[in-house]
Amino acid sequence: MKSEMASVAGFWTDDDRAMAVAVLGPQAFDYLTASHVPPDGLFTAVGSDADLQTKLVDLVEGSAGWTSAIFWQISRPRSGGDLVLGWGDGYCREADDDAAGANDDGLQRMRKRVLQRLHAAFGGGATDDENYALRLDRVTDAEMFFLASMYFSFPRGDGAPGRAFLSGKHVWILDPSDYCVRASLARSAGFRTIVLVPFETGVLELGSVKVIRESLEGLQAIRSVFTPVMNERKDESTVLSPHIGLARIFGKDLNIGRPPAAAPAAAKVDERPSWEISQASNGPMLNGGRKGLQQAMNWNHPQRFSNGVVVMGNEMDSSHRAAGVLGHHHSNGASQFPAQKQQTPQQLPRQIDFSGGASSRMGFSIARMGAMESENSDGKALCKEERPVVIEEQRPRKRGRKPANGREEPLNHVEAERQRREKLNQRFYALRAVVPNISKMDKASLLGDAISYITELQKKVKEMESEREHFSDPSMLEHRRLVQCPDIDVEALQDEVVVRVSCPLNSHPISKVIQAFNESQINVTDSKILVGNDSVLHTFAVKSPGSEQLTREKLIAAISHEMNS
Amino acid sequence: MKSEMASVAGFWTDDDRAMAVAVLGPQAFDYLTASHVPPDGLFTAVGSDADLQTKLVDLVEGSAGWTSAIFWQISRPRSGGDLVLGWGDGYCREADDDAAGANDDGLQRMRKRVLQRLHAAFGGGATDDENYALRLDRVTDAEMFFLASMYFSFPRGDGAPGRAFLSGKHVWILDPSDYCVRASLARSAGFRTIVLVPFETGVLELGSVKVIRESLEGLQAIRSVFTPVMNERKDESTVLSPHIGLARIFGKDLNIGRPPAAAPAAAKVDERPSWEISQASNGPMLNGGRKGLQQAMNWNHPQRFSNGVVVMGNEMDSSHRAAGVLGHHHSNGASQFPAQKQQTPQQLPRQIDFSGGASSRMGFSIARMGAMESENSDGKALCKEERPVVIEEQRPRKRGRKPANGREEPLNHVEAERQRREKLNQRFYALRAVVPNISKMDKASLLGDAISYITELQKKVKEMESEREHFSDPSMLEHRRLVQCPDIDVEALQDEVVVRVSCPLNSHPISKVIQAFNESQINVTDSKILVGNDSVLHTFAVKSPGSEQLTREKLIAAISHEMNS
DNA sequence: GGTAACACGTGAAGC
DNA sequence: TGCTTCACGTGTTAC
Repeated sequence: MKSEMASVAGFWTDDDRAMAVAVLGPQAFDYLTASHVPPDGLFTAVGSDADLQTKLVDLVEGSAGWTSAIFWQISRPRSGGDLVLGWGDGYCREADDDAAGANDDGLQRMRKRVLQRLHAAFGGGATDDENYALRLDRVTDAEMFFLASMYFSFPRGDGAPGRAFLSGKHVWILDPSDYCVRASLARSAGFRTIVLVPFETGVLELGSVKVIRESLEGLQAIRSVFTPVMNERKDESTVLSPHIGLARIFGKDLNIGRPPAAAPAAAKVDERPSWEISQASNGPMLNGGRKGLQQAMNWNHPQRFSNGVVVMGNEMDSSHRAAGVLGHHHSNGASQFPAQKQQTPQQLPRQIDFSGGASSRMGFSIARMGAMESENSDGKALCKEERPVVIEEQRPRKRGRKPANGREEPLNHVEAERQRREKLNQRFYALRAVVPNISKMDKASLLGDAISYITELQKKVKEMESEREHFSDPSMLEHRRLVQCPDIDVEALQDEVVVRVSCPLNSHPISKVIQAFNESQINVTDSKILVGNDSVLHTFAVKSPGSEQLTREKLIAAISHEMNS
Repeated sequence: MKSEMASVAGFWTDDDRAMAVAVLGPQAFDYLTASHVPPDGLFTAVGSDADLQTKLVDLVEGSAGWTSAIFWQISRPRSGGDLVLGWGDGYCREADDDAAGANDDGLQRMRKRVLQRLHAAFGGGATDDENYALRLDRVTDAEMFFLASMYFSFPRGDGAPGRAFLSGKHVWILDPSDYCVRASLARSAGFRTIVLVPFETGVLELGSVKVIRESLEGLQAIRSVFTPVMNERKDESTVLSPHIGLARIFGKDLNIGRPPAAAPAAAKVDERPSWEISQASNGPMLNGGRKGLQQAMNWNHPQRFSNGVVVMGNEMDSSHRAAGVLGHHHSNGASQFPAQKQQTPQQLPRQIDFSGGASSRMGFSIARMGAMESENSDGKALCKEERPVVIEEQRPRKRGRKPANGREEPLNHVEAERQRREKLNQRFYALRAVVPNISKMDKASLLGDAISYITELQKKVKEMESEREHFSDPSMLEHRRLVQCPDIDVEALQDEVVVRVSCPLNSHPISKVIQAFNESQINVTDSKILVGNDSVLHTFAVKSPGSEQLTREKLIAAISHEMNS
């Protein structure tokens, strides 16, 4: 499965190739250009999480010290073939201004060039106006890792994410130098910790420039922030299973072949209050299919911001979800916002939630992109069903990106309370994710279900533990056998006593051997039993009845065949 | 163990006896007068739950339709002897006014008389002024069951509660006609459903005049309301394990012999805000020991009422917990309330939380007792450590007894919200109770811990399940044995082949028999093995070497001895 | 004194 | 429609 464009002779000029190898590392470059990546980067995500982006932001902007979060989503190449772990969504913390390499013009040019070529190679064509890399004033080390990662994907079991997913076990890497094909990128990014946590629908990859020691708490924190699946009814406006969520997406590729079962869910979207507006895709770095996928990943809560702007995930009437209806309408979202230079970081978290692979990147890059968004609208009209205009909302944002550094005052105590509630809700989502058979969606029921589930599990564990005692205790094993073999008969003759012990054949050590004899129609001409100090020796003299010679090999074959049956 | 007073000839006049038999049923009367009940009704509770009464109220006043709830508490008769399940606490819903029998004067008189005699028989003496039965205008069917139940107790495994406790399994009875010694009472009460749910410290008995079908949800609802053990830091002021909680009790008998370890917990009580006042015991129906016990059961949240009165569970400095310091002070609680005739039911829930066996009864009877409380104070002084005076509190009560019938307006929506919060908190307490290793006491941490605990349990169960597959699969069992017995040697002679199978003795069915031979110094003179279709027969001819005759019996004894070792 | 946690009343929204 | 659930802002308390 070679990437057509990427591998076309001459697509990478020698200069480009050299730069790419330098920036990405030889391994990564080979990986991207040689194989493993679908021809055109087209995916159809298999399952999705409704507000993944939110969670990634929460993780990275939290106190744990992560620099970037990438969710590798189970996806299916549109060209068919096996499932792969492809770019799902991601978020990268804005780096310090004095980050290494940020001001090295040569390096910056190289990075941009490589990102541009990657963009072109993986379906973006040569139109640079869609390439975010060019609009960035700089690409820091971590951002390079992050942006380049978007072009990777990993077949089953391949690469670190694939392995983590296959094993189902998390991987905590404190030395990313031999981490994956992206090891070189990770090294350049200065990553000292990389963690891979498998989930049902993909693998979460966290990177940090700090050394973060593995801990149960840390892992749990990751899981608890991340596992939530369901949205809250009101605040997040929609309650959709992750698999249905995909159908709601604004983008031509995702609705193709989707069953109509998703329609009710999509229709539900229209019930949302009018202040929630649609947000279209913007300047996709990747082409349609990929873009649509990532849009799926970027379905967010309605966000309220202190600047009075509300953006909301895309919505469309179910009757218009047909393939192509909205396809190629790459507008616009960004154009809805008057250019807002000098936004504080706090003001521009995910407010402009671009779809497309670069959307996640916006999480950290938008701050430095300033007014560029307005240039980015391709001018195509929105689907008329959507309400493209911004509705003003006076309330302060529900929860924006934290100031990261500059604490501004006591956070009003209102904000703190908001965050507390949000945290609590996150935990509730997480709890919902780990508790099966949730009767009702309200919190009290959830807690009740969780409690009963816990007691149930405790009971089960207790039972099994006591059960295991029986099995693992050798004397119990012995006992089991004796129970199965209770038939001991004692008969007294003159001065002798005869003891007969009858055991079920299937629980007797020689059963397989006897079965082998029977299967091979072998007669036992003599059998002896010798009891030693700590072993019992059964000796059988056997003979085949027919003319055929019974050889040692044949018998061994027969016995081993029995043994394995 | 005969009840002295109850069985003293002449204590029950013929009339009394006939009435009691009629009201209680012959079985119950016999049970009470003959045995099973400690001489003087003195118990020392073994373990207790801090706000049991609250939970019982929640259960009965909830939507599930229960009529009464009784907690049978593990207790120890003061006279010594085995633990019994004795009356711990209870709550009974107020019956409809037109309840059957409520207006039957003859029946009412009989019931009151019987309750009075029971009261007298079980330690209350003949002073009627302490007998609640006389102060009730009527005793409904369910109330009779409820009040009479207070005089029962069940030794280990005895009666329906005892059996439920012993088995550890809940019992859901839809036909209470042959339920227990109280079957007749239950029938009279019109109970159509009785459920017994065992807990660590006793058995919860729920009765309903409705048919309530068994369901996992219902059961879980019961458990989740009830299991909570920990109190919230602020609102309930104390964080105590149920076993320590007992030490905080106001009553002479309970502190006897309690380890000093409980002292710090008790000391913590004093940290409560000053608006929480003490509430003394009132008009105990039963004598000291029993009263103290039930007081333990009646430790409640601070209650705020719309009449501006706050009552709180008893508190005392740990240095005053010595036996007898507060004993026999049967005041007063009720006297703190100016007579409030015409209180709405909503206004007088458990606000006067009498200790003593009748305290629980107050839950439903106080509404009809009107101004009687003031008559009820015995005038004895409160312990000086307590703050007997009412602190005015303008806020409406936190949560009182629901109106049961007379809905007054939309419940202000404030009350509903209060209840919702309360329920949620109950669940949180319940969760705290089932999750071990709680890192911090705050809700978010609790949820996080619960989540990690669940995932941990899930992992464990998963592991064990796969492990069990190995064990339980018979072929695996076989395999295990073969693995232990892999030593198969095949040797070809002329036209014969010899197979030698060596097995470790301890995994061989005959090992115990062989060991028996060895232990008894018996020689095996001959041994044969016969393989049948599905069994293996070992035959040993054995002989003892010495002069002593080997008999069949001796050998059997030896073998069975080996088998059991 | 600032931070974190909580309970409370309230308006709103879904049944 | 009433009942329930929720999020929010606020006051308060504990550390």
